[in-house]
Amino acid sequence: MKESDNFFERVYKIARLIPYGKVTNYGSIAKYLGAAKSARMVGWAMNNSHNQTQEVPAHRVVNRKGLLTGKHHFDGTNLMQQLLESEGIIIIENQIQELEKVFWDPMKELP
DNA sequence: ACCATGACGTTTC
DNA sequence: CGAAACGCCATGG
Repeated sequence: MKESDNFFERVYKIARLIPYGKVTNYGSIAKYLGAAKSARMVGWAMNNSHNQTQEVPAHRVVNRKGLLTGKHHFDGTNLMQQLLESEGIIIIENQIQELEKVFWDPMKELP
């Protein structure tokens, strides 16, 4: 749509780079993109991710607390949780357990 | 052009 | 230690 999509594209790119069974938070992605204070925009990008032809594993992106805040934006109610649990991630009350264990930091893992 | 909202995060009381 | 307020950036009305 616009050149600004480049920013969103980065987010989608990172989101797709998230390994199986791992999750990350918006802040880390935003920081990796150089917009550490734009964590909200990352969420916005995810919202727009539906516009992308390629599917984005937005279910692997949660907030810093490991809370599935965006699950409400998914198709169903527990779809996001279902997907994550399917990858071996334990979630209780929309809260990811062993977050440190499944957490994936792009700045740390990616060059 | 201004006000309000949002899949967040950090700082302050 | 817990809750509340503020800050940031972009999009919508």
